[in-house]
Amino acid sequence: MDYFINCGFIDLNTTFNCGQCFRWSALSDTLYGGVCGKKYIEVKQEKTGLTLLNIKKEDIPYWENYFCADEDYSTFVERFSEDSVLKEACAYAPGLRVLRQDAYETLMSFIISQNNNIGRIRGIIKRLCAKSEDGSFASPEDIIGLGEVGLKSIGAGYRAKYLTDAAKKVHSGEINLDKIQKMDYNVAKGELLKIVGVGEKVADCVLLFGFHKTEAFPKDVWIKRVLVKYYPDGLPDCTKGYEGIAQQFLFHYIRNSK
DNA sequence: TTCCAGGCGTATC
DNA sequence: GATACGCATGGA
Repeated sequence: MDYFINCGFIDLNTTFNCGQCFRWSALSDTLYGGVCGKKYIEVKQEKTGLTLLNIKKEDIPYWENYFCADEDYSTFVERFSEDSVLKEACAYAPGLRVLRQDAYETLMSFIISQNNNIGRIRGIIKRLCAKSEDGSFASPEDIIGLGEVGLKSIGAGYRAKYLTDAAKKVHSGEINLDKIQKMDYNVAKGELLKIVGVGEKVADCVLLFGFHKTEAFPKDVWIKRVLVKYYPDGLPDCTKGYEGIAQQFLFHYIRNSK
C-alpha cells in the first residue's frame, strides 16, 4: 500500500541533501529511495507531506517517527524568526527538517564524516554498506570482520581504527545506544566521548541526528564561521532547547547561499 | 601542486 | 585550557 504522511510542508530534496543523512538518492524530481535499518523505502514529494510507496502497514510508525511527523516546523520557524539571521536562513530553506535517524547508523556515519567532505562521506558509507549481506547498514560484526585493512580499502583512511573501536564498544555493550537514548544530553555526550575518534562535534551530530536531542549544537568548520560572523556573543534566546534545529538551517544557509 | 572537507588524538606549554 | 601538528583520501 501507499501511505500519505501529513506533516506539513517538507522539502525532501533539501532535507536529504543538507548533510544530515547520506543514504538517500533521487530517483526522479519527486521520488527518492533510501535505506534505514533493515528497510528500503521509496518516498514521493507531496505538497503537504510525503507518500511512502509500497509500505507495509506495520512499518508506518517507523517512518512517521523518522520524518518527525509529530513536529510542527512552522512553530520553529516562527520562533527562530525573532532573530534576523535565522529568519533569513529559515526563509532560504523552507521545508528543511531534522530527521530522527537510527542512532547506530548515525554514529558510524559521523565518525566517517570527520575532516571529510559530503561527497566522499556518501561514497565511503555506500562501499561500507555494500559489505553487509542485505544492503542494510554494516553491523558492528561486519565492521569488526572487515578490520582496519578492509576499512581502508573502501577509503575510510585513518578513520578505520575509529570505526573499529566504535564497533567493538557497541558489540560488547560497553556503549549501549538504547540507554544513551534515555540519558540527558550531557550524560549521553559523556558516553559517546568514550569512543576513540568521537570528539565534541561528532558526539553532537550523533546526539542531534541519531538521538534527536535538539539542544545539541554541532560546531563544524562552517558553523564556526557563522558564529564568528553573526553570533560572536552567543546564540539568540529564541534557539533555547532547539539549538540543533537552528544549527541545521544555519549550516545549509552558509554552505549554499551566495 | 596545494588546499580543503560536518575533526580528533597527542604533545607541549 | 589553549595551541600546533599529523593524519588518509580525492576533488577542486
